[in-house]
Amino acid sequence: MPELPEVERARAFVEQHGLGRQIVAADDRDSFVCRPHQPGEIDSALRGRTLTAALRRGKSMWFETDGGDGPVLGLHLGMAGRMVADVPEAPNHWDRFALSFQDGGRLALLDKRRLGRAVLNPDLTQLGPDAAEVGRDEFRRRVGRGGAPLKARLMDQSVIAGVGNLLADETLWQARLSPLRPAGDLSQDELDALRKTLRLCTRRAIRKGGVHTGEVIIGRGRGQRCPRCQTDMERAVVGGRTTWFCPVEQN
DNA sequence: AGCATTGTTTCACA
DNA sequence: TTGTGAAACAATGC
Repeated sequence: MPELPEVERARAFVEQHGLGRQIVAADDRDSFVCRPHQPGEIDSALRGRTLTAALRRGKSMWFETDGGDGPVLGLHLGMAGRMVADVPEAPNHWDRFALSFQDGGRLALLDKRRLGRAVLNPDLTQLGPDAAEVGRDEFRRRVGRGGAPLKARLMDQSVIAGVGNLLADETLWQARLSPLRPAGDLSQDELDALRKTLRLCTRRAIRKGGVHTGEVIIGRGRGQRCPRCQTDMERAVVGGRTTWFCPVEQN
């Protein structure tokens, strides 16, 4: 599920449930989730530290310790991760990473798919500006170029950070733009309108609980019709992901 | 059984 | 060198 809106909610969750608590141990035994760290490496770096800030850009979160003096913990929810606090350890080894606090509580990354990630001092330099915060001129420059399909460009995390498959479909449908259009062909006005729509869709999804609450995302799949004009939605593969769009309205 | 999956990284190719 | 797209990654659900 996790795209920018889910990750923002997860960040706020950690901010509320993690900040100010002292870490006594980190469970970093899953060497795939914690790669390239060795088991015990994250644990020894975080023991005794206190979480002091919860930050996010796109789909990446990171947490400062000891007021910025300690190591930074980076978390990524991957394809199916979510954060839980102060509940017993999940069965089936679905806790892929966890912090235990001095007060006896704990904060865990639950992830059935195991594509989430925990890492020390994450490298964020390859990440574009946050999709909900990027300014007009930078959006024009970054998104409005190249021959790749518009949807692929939007989902490229080095261009702008935070847009995934569902948020892309919802935004392009709301903006009435074809996911197949070469990104570089868009006019300045189209780019400006797209940026505003993206910001709107993103903030609405944060407020309503996630990208699955999108108007065209509800009922996504075979047999769906365009909620506005009732045309059968069309399926395509764009940027390697299944894409649904209205062939009449999205040009 | 087989296929699809909300994410990222790597690799092949133009 | 740069840009683009497909496959691989792990595991589950339909």
